[in-house]
Amino acid sequence: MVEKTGQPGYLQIADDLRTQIRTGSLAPGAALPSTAQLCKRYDVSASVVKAAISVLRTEGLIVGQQGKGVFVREDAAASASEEEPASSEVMEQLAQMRNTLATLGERIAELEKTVFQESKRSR
Amino acid sequence: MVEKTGQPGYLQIADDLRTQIRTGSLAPGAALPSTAQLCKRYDVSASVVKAAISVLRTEGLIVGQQGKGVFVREDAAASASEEEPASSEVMEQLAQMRNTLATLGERIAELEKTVFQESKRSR
DNA sequence: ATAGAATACTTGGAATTCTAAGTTGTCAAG
DNA sequence: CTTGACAACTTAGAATTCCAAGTATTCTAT
Repeated sequence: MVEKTGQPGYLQIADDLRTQIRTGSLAPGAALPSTAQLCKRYDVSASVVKAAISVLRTEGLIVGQQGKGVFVREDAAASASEEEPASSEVMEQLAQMRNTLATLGERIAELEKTVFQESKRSR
Repeated sequence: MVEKTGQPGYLQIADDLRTQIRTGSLAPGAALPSTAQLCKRYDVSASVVKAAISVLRTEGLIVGQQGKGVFVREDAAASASEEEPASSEVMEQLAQMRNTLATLGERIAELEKTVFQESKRSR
């Protein structure tokens, strides 16, 4: 049931379910209880349950499938705190670093060619 | 208005408002149009607008104040894409770059060995 | 046994209504 | 001018209802 803590019911349910997902009680790929079951369990209307589900969906923890159910996303554990696309600035700097590394590789290749040829000659 | 793109109305509105927040059309601290105004603008019921607002609230972009309005959070621009732990893609690229650096280091070591041995001999 | 129809269940979206609580503006009285 | 009452507006939460679309199970006919 939803307690009178000043916290709205839908957020309490969302928090509850999020905790279960994070602790593994609701494993990745597992189905959440149906809306009807959650309504009974928490003694609230469907609109409250749906609002809670919507929060978790927006957080990326769950995904629903019409007619089938709502499931914990496979990457939900990571998604709880990770899994944001890297910002474009980070990606840009990574690209630059990869370019620098490639250039270094080429310069070293040139050195190798030169040095190891000289090694042969000097023998 | 909400278009018939297969995308639910509430998500279209949320996307629309999020874009405005990101592009600065809705500056941090600025008030969003009221629910009534958004209903008129998008020609939808209040429940659709509220659902859109709820999504943006869950994303941390906005905050509502009873009786007053819904406002863009001051840190909304940052919240949109920054301050998140690095994504798995970033971590993967970093790992690859570490490997590349190790390889380059080994090749340089071989070069140094060769070059400095020849230096000794040539004296 | 198999296929199709019917039924039950499910999510998702949307509309309508109501209540609670707060803010803002207007107007009348002092 | 100030203050208080009231109306209008606002967000937030919640309930109820309806519809669309899909899945799973059961039942019936072949």
